[in-house]
Amino acid sequence: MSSNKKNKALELNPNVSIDNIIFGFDFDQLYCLLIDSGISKTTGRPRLAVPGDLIYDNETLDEAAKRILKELTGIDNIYLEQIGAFGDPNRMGKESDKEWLKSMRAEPDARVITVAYFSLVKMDDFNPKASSFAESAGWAPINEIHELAFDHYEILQSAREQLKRKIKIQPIGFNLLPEKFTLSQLHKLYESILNKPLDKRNFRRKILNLQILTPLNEKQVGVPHKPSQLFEFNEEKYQKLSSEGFDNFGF
Amino acid sequence: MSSNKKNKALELNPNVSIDNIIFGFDFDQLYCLLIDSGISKTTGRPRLAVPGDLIYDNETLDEAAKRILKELTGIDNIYLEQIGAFGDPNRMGKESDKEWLKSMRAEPDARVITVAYFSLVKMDDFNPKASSFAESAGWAPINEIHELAFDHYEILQSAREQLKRKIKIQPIGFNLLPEKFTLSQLHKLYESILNKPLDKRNFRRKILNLQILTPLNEKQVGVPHKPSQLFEFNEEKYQKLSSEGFDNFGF
DNA sequence: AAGCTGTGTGTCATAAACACACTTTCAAAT
DNA sequence: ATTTGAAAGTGTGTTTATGACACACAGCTT
Repeated sequence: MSSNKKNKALELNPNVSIDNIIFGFDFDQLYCLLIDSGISKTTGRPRLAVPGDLIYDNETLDEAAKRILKELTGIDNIYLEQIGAFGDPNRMGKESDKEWLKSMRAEPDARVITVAYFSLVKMDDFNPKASSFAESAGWAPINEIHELAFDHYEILQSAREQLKRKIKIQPIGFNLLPEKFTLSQLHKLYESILNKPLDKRNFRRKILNLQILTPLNEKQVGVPHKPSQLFEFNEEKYQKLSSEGFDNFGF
Repeated sequence: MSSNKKNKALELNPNVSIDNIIFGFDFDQLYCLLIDSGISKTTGRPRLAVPGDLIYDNETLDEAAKRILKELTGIDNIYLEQIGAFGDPNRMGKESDKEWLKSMRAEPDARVITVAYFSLVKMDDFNPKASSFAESAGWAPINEIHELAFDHYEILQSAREQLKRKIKIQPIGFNLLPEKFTLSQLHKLYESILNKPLDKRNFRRKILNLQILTPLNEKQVGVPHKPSQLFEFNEEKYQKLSSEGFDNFGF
């Protein structure tokens, strides 16, 4: 039992894990970062999962989530939010999960409660192909994910719900975009997250009325159509707005 | 380590607990059910906490939360919602907490992650004075709670936030009221939860427009003023409304 | 009968939501 | 050089929801 030993600092807690739904956006659709742990002997298919790990006994849950993200992608300083705890006693009951646990865990039969997080990253910040560590990790379009290890599919759905709810009341979407972006890109992002079309003119009017975008003296280049105005998110204005009691984007 | 033994069914998991913020409403203000574990030797003051317990290895988190509520109050079939996991390694670090852990827990030094829930009960359903088991439990007005054991105060604040958020998008408030209630009582409930005054006429208009209240052919009796019309919540209409895509109370 | 307490009601001004179509700008193809 | 395709950008009228606001009445108590 981990908690009986003296040196807690380096010890994994065999009963609690973190799983992290990592969202990305490529100006067209939402993606989720998945780990491929190889072809399962029991199903014959790749075993896809969300990045996660047991926690250490000396770290907070938030710290563990950050650590996992850092270890996998090298990215620091990321938007991170807890979704909640998932603890069905049978959440690791699939044959392919047991197979994996036996090969990876010191106590494969331990009951593990997982605390799920989601994070938002700029997709440019992590190119799985270029990462030596994470050659088995990759971005999967969210709408093409149908089956995941453990209860990760369920967790992914909760993450989408929470993101949908949150984007309506805080401008966290900017974490998914590069510094400079166009209104169309932002528009597409909101449509992807809310999973429904939004009227272009109404969207632009609302987002501009918020006054949290700074138009830049720059336009897109090299596009085969009228180049679009670039904007950046104005953190200052947003902070001011927030503290004055603003609380709703109202999409 | 619990998970190494054979019979999981009866075993407490020493690393994961549930804490349950139980809300009540007396037509005047919000209450929270607290347990008094006695005068602390270290602080000399009563040690107040939210009901909670370690989980058993064969129960889901939701089941554990229900069990705890049932064991304490005898109440079944209650509105229950997860708030999230709280896992600061020092969350049980106060002297009075350690004192209590030593006397109550098989592994007082184990790191415990807690999964917090909140539930909504009709106050009439549980009178602590009448319960033999829970003589140390009692309803505390929410605004008079300033200090609690462990991280329970922080959890309580999260619970209030979540309730505030939730009541705006689902009519869960009815779980805090008796079957029959007046609009003024409902009004006061919303004000208590949202912690701000709401205009009476606007409130009545909005709530009635939702069409989820059935006026009864009954009035208050025995009140020293004009008796008020009684209403009941119409679950059916609400279900219909929900499935048609209704999603906002908009207070 | 006077006083108290909480009930119950309507309007108006403003803001937000919604529906809707055409012109502009650029690159690429011919 | 001209055409073509593709997305950018822009305004208005209608409908609906919201927020601010005040007073008369019913029933009980003394």
